[in-house]
Amino acid sequence: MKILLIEDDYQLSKAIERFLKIKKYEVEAIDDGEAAIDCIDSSSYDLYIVDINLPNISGLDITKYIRQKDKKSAIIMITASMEVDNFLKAYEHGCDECLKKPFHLKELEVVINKNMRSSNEDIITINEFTSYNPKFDELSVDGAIVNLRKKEKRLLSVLIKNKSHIVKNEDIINYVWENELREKYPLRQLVNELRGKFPNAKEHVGTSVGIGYKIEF
Amino acid sequence: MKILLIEDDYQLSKAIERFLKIKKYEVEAIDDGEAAIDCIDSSSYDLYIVDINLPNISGLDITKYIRQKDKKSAIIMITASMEVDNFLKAYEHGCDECLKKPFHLKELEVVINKNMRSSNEDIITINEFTSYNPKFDELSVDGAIVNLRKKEKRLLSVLIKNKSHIVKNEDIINYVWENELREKYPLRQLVNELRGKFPNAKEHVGTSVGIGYKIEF
DNA sequence: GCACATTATAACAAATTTAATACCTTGCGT
DNA sequence: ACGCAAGGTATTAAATTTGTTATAATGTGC
Repeated sequence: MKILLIEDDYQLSKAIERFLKIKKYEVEAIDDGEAAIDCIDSSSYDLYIVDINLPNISGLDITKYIRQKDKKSAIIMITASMEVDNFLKAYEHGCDECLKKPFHLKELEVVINKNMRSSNEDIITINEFTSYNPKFDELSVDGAIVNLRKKEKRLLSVLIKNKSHIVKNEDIINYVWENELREKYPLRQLVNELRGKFPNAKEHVGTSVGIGYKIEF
Repeated sequence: MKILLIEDDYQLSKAIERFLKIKKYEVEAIDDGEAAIDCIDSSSYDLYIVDINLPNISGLDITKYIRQKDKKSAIIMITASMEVDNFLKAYEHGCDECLKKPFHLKELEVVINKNMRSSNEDIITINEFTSYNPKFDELSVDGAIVNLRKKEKRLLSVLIKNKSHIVKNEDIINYVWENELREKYPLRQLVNELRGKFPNAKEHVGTSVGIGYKIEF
């Protein structure tokens, strides 16, 4: 569980870092906006803690930048009590939680636990033999990774993202064939291929005639 | 959108109530724990705002009580800045968000909006067994999604869009058969099919002889 | 350019949805 | 009570959509 901490107050940053490391989190602490952008670009984190007041770039802009790159991970912003407008803007910029100064480190811990959503969605179990790793779009049967082709991966991915709900043919096509324009799209054949890739797939991948497909497990 | 506000500080309670009513929420304000329990028992709310410090019963106990009865709706607790332990306990007792005093009413609004989203998946309850998800046009009976055919979906969709109002045969036909031109349209048969798809449908889907159909729930 | 993997196209069988038909039921006016 | 009009229901047929397989085309790395 990797956390990126962006905080320029040395005292506070050290305190948070030390506390989180005791709690067994992997923490990277950065005190400057520019450097933060580098980290965000070159690595991926499960959670971000961002102080709204930073020397170079505003914490709000960083939050926006993170959210644009990473829709999934949670962002916790640290704000000063008085700045009501910042509190409002923080949510608009895509943060998940605002922690007003002063706060107790235990409060931070509670808020982190509350927002660690990725921890429960690591590997998805489809059935007795089959599992799926959404992080890498990898399908495993009996522990071995199945060789999924590009379009098969995209198809499986969009179905799992909408697990238990029908995905309209049109939406699947847009997702799988992104911006390839053609007369007809061999979606039927692709579904057929995917169904051949893991045991009992036909029971999991259902058809809605005239509408689309869905996956269930 | 119905909110139960449990706050004994008259000034604060009135301020919140007035503010939320301006924002078009339906608010019920209670200043006492015992009375709150009555409300919780006899009515249902989409969101609860609970002050942790209350005269008779602790706000924590009320939160626990609410959560036991209603797993879905969000609970926002109002805590004093100093009480770190209460902050931690609040989450343990099942609250979704803690708002530390003092807070601006706009902050409250942001927090309400944030937590309405998660609890309110805008699923429509048709009857004891049946619900409808307008986002996906999906009908569920006893928790399982019913396989509605394309035209059945269209029919149900247009009826629900005009819930409690008669939709003229012509309008239904235009909606269901979009741009298919034919001599006669088997609307009667289609209505009949739909009525067979969920329990007590015949009581919900009514006929207006010579005019059209309507759904009620 | 050659093997190989991947994707598209085509054709037909199978399944499902939808329409047509016929007949039954209900409500209403006379 | 009768007849008529409109809606309800079951059955069957037609039309549409999908599943499946084979083959052609395309792309990719060597």
